Amino acid sequence: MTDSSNNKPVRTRFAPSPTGYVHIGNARTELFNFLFTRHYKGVHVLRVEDTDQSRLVEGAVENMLKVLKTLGIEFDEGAILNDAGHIEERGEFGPYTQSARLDIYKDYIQKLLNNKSAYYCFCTQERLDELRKEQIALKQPAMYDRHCRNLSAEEVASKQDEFKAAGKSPVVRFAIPLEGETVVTDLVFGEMKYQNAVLDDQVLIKSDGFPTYHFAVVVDDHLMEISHVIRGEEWIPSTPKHVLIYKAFGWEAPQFAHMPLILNPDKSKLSKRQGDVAVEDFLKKGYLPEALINFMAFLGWNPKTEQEIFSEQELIEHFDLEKVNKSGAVLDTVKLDWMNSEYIKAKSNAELVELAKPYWQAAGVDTEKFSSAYLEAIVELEKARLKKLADLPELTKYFFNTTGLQIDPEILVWKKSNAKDTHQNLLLLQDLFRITDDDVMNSPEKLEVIVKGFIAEHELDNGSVLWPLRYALTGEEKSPGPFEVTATIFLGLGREEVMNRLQQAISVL
RNA sequence: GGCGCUAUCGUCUAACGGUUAGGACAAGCGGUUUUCAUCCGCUAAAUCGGGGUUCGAUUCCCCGUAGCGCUACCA
Repeated sequence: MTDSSNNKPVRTRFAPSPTGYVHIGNARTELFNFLFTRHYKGVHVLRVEDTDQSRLVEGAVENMLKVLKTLGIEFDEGAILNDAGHIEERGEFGPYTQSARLDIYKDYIQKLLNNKSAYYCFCTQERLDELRKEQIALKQPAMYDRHCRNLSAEEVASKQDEFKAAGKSPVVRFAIPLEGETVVTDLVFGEMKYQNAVLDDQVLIKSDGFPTYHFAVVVDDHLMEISHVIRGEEWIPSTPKHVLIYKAFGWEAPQFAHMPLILNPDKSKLSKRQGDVAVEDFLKKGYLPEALINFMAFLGWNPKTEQEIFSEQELIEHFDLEKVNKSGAVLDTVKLDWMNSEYIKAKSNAELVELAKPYWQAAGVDTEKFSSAYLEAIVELEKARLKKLADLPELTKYFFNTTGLQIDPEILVWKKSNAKDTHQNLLLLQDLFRITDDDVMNSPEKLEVIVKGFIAEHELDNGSVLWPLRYALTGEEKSPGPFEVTATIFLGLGREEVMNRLQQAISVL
């Protein structure tokens, strides 16, 4: 299928450099990329940009792809994950890893060299550093002074020999047109004009023989027939250079769409130090993939309706580059919490138990010891106040610990009651629970009828009975209701445990 | 320093050039409730400043201001 703005079939790519984790900003850009592609039933390609050999991280690509996969983002072509969880190349435009495409770049740089769009540069790092220092001191724009741009053929040849003898290689720079302007048309930012005179003669091939991003991205996007380049806003300033490279080759450039930045609360570009930035971190804390996707989609994009909860399918249906806005968006984890809690509430108890198990186990709970009916009942009670899965063990610890409940007599006594009455009420409760039928003990509703009847019969206050009951069973000032808690503990730990907890409370008074 | 981008409640964001500037999160208040939470109701909260264009600018143009991004043989 084609996008209305262009007649080529939609082919997009995600082009990570394997340097570590999945930054949430990249994930959001990639999400938009993915939604756009699926919306237009295009092909989504994964290309590995490992041209910076000094920053490679082992296993980074696998890790990134796994994280994206758990978010529901998958690829059709390129270096993709196979069923065994390993990288495997698929597609006819390979290789899809840039370090395996060195010969290709060599061929293409020669074309640029031949038509004088590129030139060898023999300047040393020292000269470049010095130059920059001077320019900054003189408050001049810091850019290459094109020292090697007009070297004669003889000069180039002799320098070449010199370098070869020393076992070095010169870099190749792009010869930016000295005059005129370059217009970049962006699907979200519109038209941007640049005077060619302010553009730097970018290095295309580094001295280690690897291409720079700027060169590889143009060659590969062209060769892989990418129709839309969807990337982060930080690439805007280098886009005119890319456009000029396409022009130097005589190629038609793809459509560009830059996505607004994701910001820290202080509006700077999202970074570590100010909180989590890796998708893995959010996943680890128990944010649901569906919630994460939904939340990220709304950072910089809006369907222009009042609906806020969107499934991935709905996002695909509604997503449109035209609805992406230009200004950066602050990542508000408070709203993420809210959205996550909405998704948690929508889960069935059985699903939630499965999701919760790893968190309970990490907290030392042997989940195999408890019935699934019990675990589901627990989850049902905590659903309403759960923001993220990682909070669950702390919230539910009294359902698993049969010892170690700390009962503070000060707290045990309801504020409008006294120790003596509380002691009395707990004893009465014990008597009541000793003889209450199992099916009543198992049901919060039936239990409520019985206990309330008992309160009325003894002419007591609700609070003077219910507060100590709940506190005695949980050891917590804040928790779900007393009938629910009692019935649940009865279900999982038995009448004996209920009686013990009441006894323990009685004993501190 | 140069180049570029952006600008609506605290935050995410709506609003064919004409609306009492809407929604959501957060906040506050109230109801339900023994507690917390859920749920329900209500309240407060914004068009960066200045010029144009126009009968009429949040919206279009210009200037300013602020913020951010880029300015590597990193991506």
